[in-house]
Amino acid sequence: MFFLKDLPTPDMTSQYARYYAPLEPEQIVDVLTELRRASLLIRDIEAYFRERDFSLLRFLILIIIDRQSDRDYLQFSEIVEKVDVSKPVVTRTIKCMVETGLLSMHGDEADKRIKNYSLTDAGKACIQDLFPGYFKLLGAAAGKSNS
Amino acid sequence: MFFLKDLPTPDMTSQYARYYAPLEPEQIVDVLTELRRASLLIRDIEAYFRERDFSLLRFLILIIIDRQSDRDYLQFSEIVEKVDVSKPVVTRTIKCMVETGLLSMHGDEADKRIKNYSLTDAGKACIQDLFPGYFKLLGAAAGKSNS
DNA sequence: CCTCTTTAGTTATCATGCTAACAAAATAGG
DNA sequence: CCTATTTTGTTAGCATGATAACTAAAGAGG
Repeated sequence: MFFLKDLPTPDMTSQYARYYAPLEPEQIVDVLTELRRASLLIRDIEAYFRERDFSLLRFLILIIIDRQSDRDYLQFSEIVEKVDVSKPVVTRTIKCMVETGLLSMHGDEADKRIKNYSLTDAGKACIQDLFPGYFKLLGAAAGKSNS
Repeated sequence: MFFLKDLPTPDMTSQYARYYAPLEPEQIVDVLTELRRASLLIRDIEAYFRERDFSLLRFLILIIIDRQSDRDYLQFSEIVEKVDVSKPVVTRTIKCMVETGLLSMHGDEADKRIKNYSLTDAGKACIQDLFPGYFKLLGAAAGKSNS
């Protein structure tokens, strides 16, 4: 998805290069090649999590809370900013993660709008379970880029 | 989306590198950096088409039919293979494109299962309209990668 | 021919992304 | 204080991706 199997061909660039003069055709081919590689890897990663009834976004949310060095929780808006996905998607995803026992919510006494989320033990275990396979996919991609 | 705003940090690699020994931490950082760059560009591209009530997939379908050098049509299954998206998504997308007059369908007398699709004049015009902005986004990304 | 398998494409259902519009709490400023 | 604005997070609705299961036509083998 996202990019054509055989897109970066010379005819494409020569045919369409006139549309935006400042660009070298080779640069466009490079960008398209990178997009293609990345979209395949993203698809593999998403398939990896989907096969385990999980999702990349849920995994990333676990990771960023775990990585926070000074606290064991993050505020909703901090999560949104770090994962860089729209707020409604984060609302929905976090709701599911609380329901399945991966996150716990605790409010703020001073500001009743704020919601903070921490990892549960199950959430920490989930990272441990999923990390090796995830890392392996990244590593396989790194290997290919060197060839 | 897809990758964290600040993911490729040293602590992440040192903390998790043990999960998959053969990998150099720098390689993982490179892959994550590439994923991040690509996912931002994909998001920009999708936003570009969405703002114009279109989609990347519809655009790619137009392009691959247009690029076919020996014929002015493609069979459904050829489109599926080239765009590398699941068949049901292509069915739905092409249906919409026929309804909005961008593609025309013509069957095959010998094999009644087969459906071939060609660009209409509106479909060709659509490519002309959308290509410059698309190319510009690719070019902006190419520029950034060099810096 | 007549069944069985394969191929081509569709339908149904769900997950995850988005924007727009909203509700509730906090803050600002007269 | 009391209204107006800002901030925090949610709800509603839609677009686009996936898989599983299906229909219909073609081909294969007795």
